[in-house]
Amino acid sequence: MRRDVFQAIADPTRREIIQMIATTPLNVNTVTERFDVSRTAVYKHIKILTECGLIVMRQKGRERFCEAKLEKLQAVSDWVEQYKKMWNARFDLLDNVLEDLQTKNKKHGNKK
Amino acid sequence: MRRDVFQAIADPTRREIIQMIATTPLNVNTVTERFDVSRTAVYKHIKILTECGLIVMRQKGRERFCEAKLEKLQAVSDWVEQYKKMWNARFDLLDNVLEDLQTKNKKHGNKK
DNA sequence: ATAATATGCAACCTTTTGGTTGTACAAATA
DNA sequence: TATTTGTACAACCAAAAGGTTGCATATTAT
Repeated sequence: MRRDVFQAIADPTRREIIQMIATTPLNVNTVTERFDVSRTAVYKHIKILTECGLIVMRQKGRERFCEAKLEKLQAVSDWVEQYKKMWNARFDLLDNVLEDLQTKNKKHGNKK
Repeated sequence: MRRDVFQAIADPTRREIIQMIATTPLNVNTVTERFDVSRTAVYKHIKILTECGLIVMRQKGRERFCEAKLEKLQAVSDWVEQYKKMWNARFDLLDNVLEDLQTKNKKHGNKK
């Protein structure tokens, strides 16, 4: 199934899994231990993350390690950055207006 | 209902709504026109976006305008940025390794 | 006053999501 | 060899998500 990375990171459990394996790969059981749901439930989350490329599985004996492919978050980063620019631009604009008002106030005060 | 912004942006229709009103507020019907689902369906999406603060509604006569509060995406930005740093750091590391290899190769070539 | 417009919302339906238990099997260990 | 360990996956379930139609209501236009 082709999965959407936005949908994949919508679930808090899946974001927690990403956090766990962000620096170092872990096998399925180790990931599971952190949560109070069944291994199958966690496995399903891992599967969803795999389907959108955020995780790759690597077999090692009878264990399978989950490795994070953080660069797959690029789409999310790009999406949110375009809007960050917009809301920052608005804050800057507001700053300028406030500064202007302050300057005018000073002038008015001096005239008095 | 308290809503999660990650879950709110998971749906492509909702991301499209955000895009539509990012620069200028629009009333509910105008937003609806863009989609081929019912007004009620779009309204539900708007409601979800409102519940997590990404949209505020402003009454104007019989119309209601949806205004985007883009700064509510800060949580998403912060979350993704921490990982962006990590994957960029890894790419930088890879670059260094490759550069090193190239330098060594040159030296080897010179010796030949 | 009547008709048209813009919206909110209840009631209902289908699909998806997130969870469970139980079974199967390969790899490691006693 | 027998047992334990690590994992995959089928089958099932309740709740949530995303959609619909239909009706109520307030505002605007004729």
